[in-house]
Amino acid sequence: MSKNQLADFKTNLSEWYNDVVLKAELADYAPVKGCMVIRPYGYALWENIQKFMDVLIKKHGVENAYFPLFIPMSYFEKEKEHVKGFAPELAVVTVGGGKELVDKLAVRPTSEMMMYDLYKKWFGSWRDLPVRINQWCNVVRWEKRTYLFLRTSEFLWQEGHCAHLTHEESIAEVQWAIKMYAQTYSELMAMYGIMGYKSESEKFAGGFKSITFETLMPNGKSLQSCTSHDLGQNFSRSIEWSVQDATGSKTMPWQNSWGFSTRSIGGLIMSHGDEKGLVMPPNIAPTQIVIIPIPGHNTALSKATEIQNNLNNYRVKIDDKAGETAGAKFNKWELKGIPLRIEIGDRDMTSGTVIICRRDTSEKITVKFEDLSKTIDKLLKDIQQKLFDKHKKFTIDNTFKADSYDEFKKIMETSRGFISAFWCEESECEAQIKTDTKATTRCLPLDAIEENGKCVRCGKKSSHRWLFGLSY
RNA sequence: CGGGGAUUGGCGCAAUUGGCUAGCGCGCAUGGUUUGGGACCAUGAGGCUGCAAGUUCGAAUCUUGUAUCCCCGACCA
Repeated sequence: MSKNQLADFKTNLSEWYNDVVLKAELADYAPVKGCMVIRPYGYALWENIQKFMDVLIKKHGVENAYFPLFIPMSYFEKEKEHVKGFAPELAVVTVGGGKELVDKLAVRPTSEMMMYDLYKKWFGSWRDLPVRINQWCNVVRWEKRTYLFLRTSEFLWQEGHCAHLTHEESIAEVQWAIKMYAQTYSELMAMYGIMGYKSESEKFAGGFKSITFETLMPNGKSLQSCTSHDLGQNFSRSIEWSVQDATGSKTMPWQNSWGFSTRSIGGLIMSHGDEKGLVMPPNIAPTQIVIIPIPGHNTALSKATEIQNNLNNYRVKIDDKAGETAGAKFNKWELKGIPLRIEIGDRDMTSGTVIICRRDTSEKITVKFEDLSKTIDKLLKDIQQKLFDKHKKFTIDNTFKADSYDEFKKIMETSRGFISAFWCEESECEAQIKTDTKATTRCLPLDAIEENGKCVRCGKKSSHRWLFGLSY
């Protein structure tokens, strides 16, 4: 701990990941299996995601609400595919107030059944549609194997649940949601990813079609980073929710749901990190600038305070903690990934300059006092853009076309990454590919073009290239 | 949930043919000298060895159970 030693980023990503999450104080393990404590620095990331996304959600006309944590087990049983998908990972409350419960309560793994039951009660006319409700909450899924942020038994997310009179309107919203997520990833988190349809076997349990946003991690694994589901009329049919249309006859609403979780923070950490630790994109960084008055230089602190006051459009911290050398402070904040560091000492006081160091390139720049604000604005924007460009380039550089099964296998054995290959869309082929190579279908990209191709495994006629990869 | 490994001050580790007051480094506190890339000296605080039982004159060490973590699989945002 003294040197904040991290495992090697390049050769040992998963250990590096655990080290950096714990040492940068993003999160810690809880005494309960598979659960994590999100510490203030990690929670600040989530708050910034919430702030950014909540504006976009509300602008679309979605209102926030809150539904109960407990869902009667009987609710789940109404939608067969849904219960089949979630039953294995449900946490169930069987005792309440010291008494065995007659109706067991599931701790929500997602809120479709609970929310739609109320929709049915509240909305009976076509004039009530569309319904647009979102909630920020926690959910519990009893996962077999957990991983900080990426897969924990309890996690935080938002889940939007909308209903429309027509399938077209609902589909448009499913697309809106995934694009809104992509925007959050790129503009806030400087991450690039691929939007696309999930295969039948990978789609949301009980849904009609799912769209995912897949991001590529440095070890060539793909992270399902959020999803937007076209539920068709499956749920309204299951719970027998219909509204009266303009002619007085009954029609079942078309529904969709979409979710974005704290898993995204795990993706953020890996996508930009390096051997020194975290690298925070400025827009999401809880602290964008740290000012370090060189210890022992007496006038430095008051100048640091003055600089901080002049930079009140930014999230700025001064580190004047006693007893640490400048070098120790530098390393501490680099581990936490603060985008810009300002060093100020006696030398700068006489020259009228400060030194700015950027986290992403380690480049040091000398800047005059009067140019500081302008320069910082430019640098923060540049870092944000460069990080996004870098992640996009990495993703594209690690997306390979495979036109034969041998080629496919070879890629999986060596570089991994996304594999773009024709697939006949038969689940047998999908399963066999997984058995042979560990790769699963990640998605059919929204912008995939129709082609005359042959399935990479069975050779049957295939119209589109799907993306395959090793999933997180 | 199956296979493997682990758990000893905040962190990383040491201490078994069962034996003395459980050590060391880092961190932390206090004082001093330092201070532009992980400083140094001195003094000091901090442990019923994950938890629960058992064997024994005696358990960090042996036995059983249990919890949690890590790695590899099957399941997933």
